[in-house]
Amino acid sequence: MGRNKIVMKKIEDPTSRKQFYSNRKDSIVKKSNELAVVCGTDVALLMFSPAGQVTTYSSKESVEDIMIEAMNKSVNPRPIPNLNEQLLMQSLKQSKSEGQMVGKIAIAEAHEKKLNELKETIREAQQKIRYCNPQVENISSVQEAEAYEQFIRSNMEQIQQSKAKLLGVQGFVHRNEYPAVNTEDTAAAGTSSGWTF
Amino acid sequence: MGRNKIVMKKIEDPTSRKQFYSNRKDSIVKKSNELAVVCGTDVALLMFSPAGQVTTYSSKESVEDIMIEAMNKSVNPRPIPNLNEQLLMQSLKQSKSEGQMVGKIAIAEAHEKKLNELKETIREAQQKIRYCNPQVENISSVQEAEAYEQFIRSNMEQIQQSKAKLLGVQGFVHRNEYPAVNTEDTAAAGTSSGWTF
DNA sequence: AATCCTATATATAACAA
DNA sequence: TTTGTTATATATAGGAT
Repeated sequence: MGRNKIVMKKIEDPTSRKQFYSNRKDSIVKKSNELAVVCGTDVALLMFSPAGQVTTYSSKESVEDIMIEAMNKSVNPRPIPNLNEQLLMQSLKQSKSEGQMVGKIAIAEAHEKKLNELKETIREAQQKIRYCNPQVENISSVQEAEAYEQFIRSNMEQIQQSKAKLLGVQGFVHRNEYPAVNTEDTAAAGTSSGWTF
Repeated sequence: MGRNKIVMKKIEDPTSRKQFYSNRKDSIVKKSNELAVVCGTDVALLMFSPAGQVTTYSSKESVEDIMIEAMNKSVNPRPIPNLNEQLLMQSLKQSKSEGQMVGKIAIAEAHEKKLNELKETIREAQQKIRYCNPQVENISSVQEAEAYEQFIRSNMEQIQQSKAKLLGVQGFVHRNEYPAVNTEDTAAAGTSSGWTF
């Protein structure tokens, strides 16, 4: 939408990229909320800004809770399905309508071409995923499992630490400052617009 | 978009609701992907259909990993911000432009009216949140920490299971079947559209 | 249920102030 | 930087098939 079509490629100019993110972020949150309200279902959304700031949306419970809910639903081989079949579908549909404008022969050609492009894209994506993220179902050696185990363990430690820290704080609710918490939230303060109704 | 405006209220007719979900789901996934690609950032999305089926999208890693990333970023008072300030902003903007079409006096009136409506909506939403989700700021962090801890623990179990399985299998690499694994993945097959490239 | 069509509603890219 | 405007691109609701 807008004067020009969007190109599915990373914007290199940092300013434009930031601008783009700002706009799209809001509208995705808006649409997610519409979906949740109108369908009466749960939706959770997590986005990082180009600067690394996190924005989240969740229909009612916390993002974590919705995720746990999802985890419980899929107690199967692959924890949570990931691949973008939806996008494929979408792209195929699009290629279809574009093709119709050109003629029957063009359709076939366009389809084949796009399909091949898609195949390649998917292939690359899958490789990338495998490389960056050793999924549980793909683990083939004990070493890998142990590496991942260790990773999770460190995560667990972090969580427990922050939990402990929080629990420690609970007894001193009246304090204005937390005892020894990293108060590096000044940077994050920009997210909330400070609404005071 | 479409012949009529959307009303921000749950659709009661199950068929329409399902239809609505289908359409919107795809486009939200599409937009999320656009954001991730064009900005080169991570996005994770989790949605439940009216029937309870989970749909997820994640830019590269798994949804879980993106969440972990987000958790690490916000090791602060409130783990992950939740409230929909974005939506407020959005709605306010909208009310503003609509008002301009009517004239200066109308603007003021429209603004005030919408603002009041919004205030009310927010008030209700906040109550709802408090009621459904009694996580007062201080306590909430601990609860979330625990929820997350649980989540990680289940991950850990999965890893350890697969590790154990691997240890058991390594001596019998030539077997085609694992000793006694639950092969209950037939149920999950419905989620993926079964693409076979 | 899926697909196509069409009128509208929305979203937004490029500018402008 | 933010906000407003405008021209276009997209997304869809409701029908038709």
